[in-house]
Amino acid sequence: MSDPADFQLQRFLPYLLNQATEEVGRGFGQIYKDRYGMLRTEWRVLAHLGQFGPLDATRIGKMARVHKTKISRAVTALQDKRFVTRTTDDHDRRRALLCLTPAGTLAYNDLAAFALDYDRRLLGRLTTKEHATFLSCLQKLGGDLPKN
Amino acid sequence: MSDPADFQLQRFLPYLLNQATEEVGRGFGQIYKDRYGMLRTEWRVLAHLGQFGPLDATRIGKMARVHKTKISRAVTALQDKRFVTRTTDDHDRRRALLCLTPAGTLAYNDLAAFALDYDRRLLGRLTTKEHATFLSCLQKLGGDLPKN
DNA sequence: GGCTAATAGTTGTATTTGTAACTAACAACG
DNA sequence: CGTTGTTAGTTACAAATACAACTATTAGCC
Repeated sequence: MSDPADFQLQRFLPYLLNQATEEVGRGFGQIYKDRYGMLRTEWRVLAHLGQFGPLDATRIGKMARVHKTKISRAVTALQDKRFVTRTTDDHDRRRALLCLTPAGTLAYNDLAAFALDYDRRLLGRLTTKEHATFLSCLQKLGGDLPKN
Repeated sequence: MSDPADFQLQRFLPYLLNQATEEVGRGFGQIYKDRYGMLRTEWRVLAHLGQFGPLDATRIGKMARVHKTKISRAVTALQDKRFVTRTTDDHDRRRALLCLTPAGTLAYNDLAAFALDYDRRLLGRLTTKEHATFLSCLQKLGGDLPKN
């Protein structure tokens, strides 16, 4: 077993990752919150639909690694905002396909543009090489991506 | 303004950071939760006291970038667990110095050893060079560290 | 078909968090 | 001193989250 005296909080990956994530997440979170009163999961669902087209809730949950209850509530909120519609699948009436409304598409495009800018500002602090390494490290630490 | 069509969620830093952080954080979180029924902020406070010795709540909040109400609640929980004691500062009776009890020190050492192991397991997925770059990127993205 | 198991999604409830308002103590300045 | 402003820390209440239990539907299998 390791010697506890060797432990350094300042180099502890979960700690550092969390600090960076909170800092960076707060910044962009302000944008979707201010502009559309959205929570993080709502933005995520919107982003997935905007990027990949109509999907059902389960699929989004798997892709984004978010629990189905969170997705369910985010979808309800997005429906209330008239950003998505649900249409029950005829071949499996448990499922419902989620689609962006025109208003939802506008919101998505608006936020995607902000996201791109925000990302570029962040990336401005890193060299191209650092950027590449950083992404690959995040990939490795984020665990296996779902294939479906 | 950027073209929203250029936006790629899979490369969006806040998203990737969050995925990695949640994955990595869940893993270690299980440990302090299972062993001591602690929440993240409790572990953080314990870790700061274990690493840096007695501190007051405000100082910990600044170092860990955590809001004072969260610190306050974590300290209460740690007191209930008999892991920390509060002693009012004689020169400024608003302040209270937080100290680990012997039991708190044991818990800290125990968790610090686990943390070290966990960190090493994570780092095992990265080369030495990647590790160095990764830490420096996190530093840059995490914003300025508090100097005090 | 009829039984059992699995899956999609929702709802209920207990925890946890965020925000603002609060108390208490100190500081500074007339 | 006394008034005003600041800081340390707590508390109250609203919002968000996690987890388990639930409904509805489909799938598999005898």
